[in-house]
This record gives sequence, structure tokens and C-alpha cells, in this order.
Amino acid sequence: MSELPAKKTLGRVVKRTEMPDLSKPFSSVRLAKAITSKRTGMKLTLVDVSQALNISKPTLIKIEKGDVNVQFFNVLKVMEYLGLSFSLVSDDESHHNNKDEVSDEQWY
Amino acid sequence: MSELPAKKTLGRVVKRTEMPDLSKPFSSVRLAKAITSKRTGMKLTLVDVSQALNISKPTLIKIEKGDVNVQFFNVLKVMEYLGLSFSLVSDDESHHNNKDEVSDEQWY
DNA sequence: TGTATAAGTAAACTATAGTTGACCTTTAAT
DNA sequence: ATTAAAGGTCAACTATAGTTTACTTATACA
Repeated sequence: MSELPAKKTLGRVVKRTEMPDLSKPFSSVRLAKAITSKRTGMKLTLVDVSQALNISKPTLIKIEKGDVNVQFFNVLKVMEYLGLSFSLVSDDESHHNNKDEVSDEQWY
Repeated sequence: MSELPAKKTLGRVVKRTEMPDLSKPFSSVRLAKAITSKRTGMKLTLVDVSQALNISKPTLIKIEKGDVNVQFFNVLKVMEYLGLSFSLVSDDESHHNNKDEVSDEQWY
């Protein structure tokens, strides 16, 4: 019997994207970029992740675009799967220094 | 003209709740408790907040119970309003120490 | 202990997030 | 230049989050 042609699909083509600066203030877009970076770093396609988590590709894409009109549950599922998590920060509004260290960029 | 009877409703009755330990791992319930703590600390009622943000009281209650079947957008709105924010953590799976410092509690 | 206000629940309805399947575009390897 | 797989969009449909209104339960206090 002849050899099966070696599956060429073994070497996946998933382009890595850069991890954003996680020390910067939270925004949904920064979260989205972190998710994409994690996913591509793990050489997983959108379909890989959506199948693993039972969410649709369009929904995953919404999340990876920073769209906040998605279920919180789905965001958490994706983050957990890719090894991302939140920590909680209480803006204690102590030390109101006027130095522009805190940017007022939009978070959504 | 006689004095109007001083509105007795000036002293609001909003019971403060304790702020959870924000250094512990993220969970939606911990987030929920932080939200409630922030709100009550600011002497705001559920109706105050839901009106200010144009979300319904039942939805706010879902959020304050840690229900993750809510829109990400609504969670972010509430957090912003109360002065809570996320920071992003990438579980780099370096230093896999086997000491039970990392609890495996559920996060939803 | 009655009263006022906050918290919480429930049901019927509305709005919208999510899915499916098809399709187009992009990219990288041969 | 073709091809194969990934990324991304769209439209029709389904599932479900969110709203409204009303009601119940708790809590403080006069």
C-alpha cells in the first residue's frame, strides 16, 4: 500500500499578534487584543476556540474586536480557556494627583 | 406660613456591606460583592444606580448576585459608575509551585 | 407596632445577543 | 498562479437577557 501524503495541515498558519501592555488601564479593546494575542500565541484558530468553548465564530470575533455587547459569561469562558484573568481594582480616589498619569481614554 | 415638615427621607437607610478581599483570585461573586460594597458605601440604593445608568433593578440585582448571564457592557457601566475597574492578568504558567496558594474555586 | 423605604422576586413582554450557513477576503505555502 | 486554510461579514432565525409592573419581604425608626 502506498503512503498517505503527509498531512500538510500539521504546520498551522496562525499569525502571532503582539500582547498589549497589560499594565495600562483596562479597556475592552485592550482585553480583546490580549485575547487575540494569547490565542495566536497558542497557535489556535478562531474555530479551534469557538468549538472548544461551544460559542460561535461571530461571537468570538465580536469579543476579539472589543465589542462589549456580549455576554459576560462568554468573555469569562474565553479568558479562562486562554489563561487570562481579571483582578479587581477599587478606585479609592485617594491621592488625586493632577499629573497626567491616569489617562481618560474610553474603556469601551 | 408654616414650616414644611423636614423631609425625614434625608437620612437614607442603606446598609453598608463589607468589601471583599480584592487580592484574592477573581470570581464573579467577588466582583458582585465589591459592587454592592461600593454602592452601599456611597449610600446609594439599587434604584439610585439603576436609574442613573438606565438599567433595570432586576438586572442590577443579577449583577450584584454574581450572575454572569448579563451583558458585559452592563457590568462595565456599573463598575465605572461606582469606581471599580479591572486589571488584566496573563497566567503565564511560569513558576508552577505546588503549594496550595492558588485556590481552584469556581469563578462563575 | 405601624409606617416608610430598600431589597428582592415573578410573570408577560420586548429587544437583542447568539447561532447557522453561506459567502468573500486574506495569507502563506507549493 | 493555484490552492488551502484562516479571518471576517451577512442575513434569517432562535434563544435569552432586559424591561416593566406589581407584589412580597426585610429593615430601620418614630
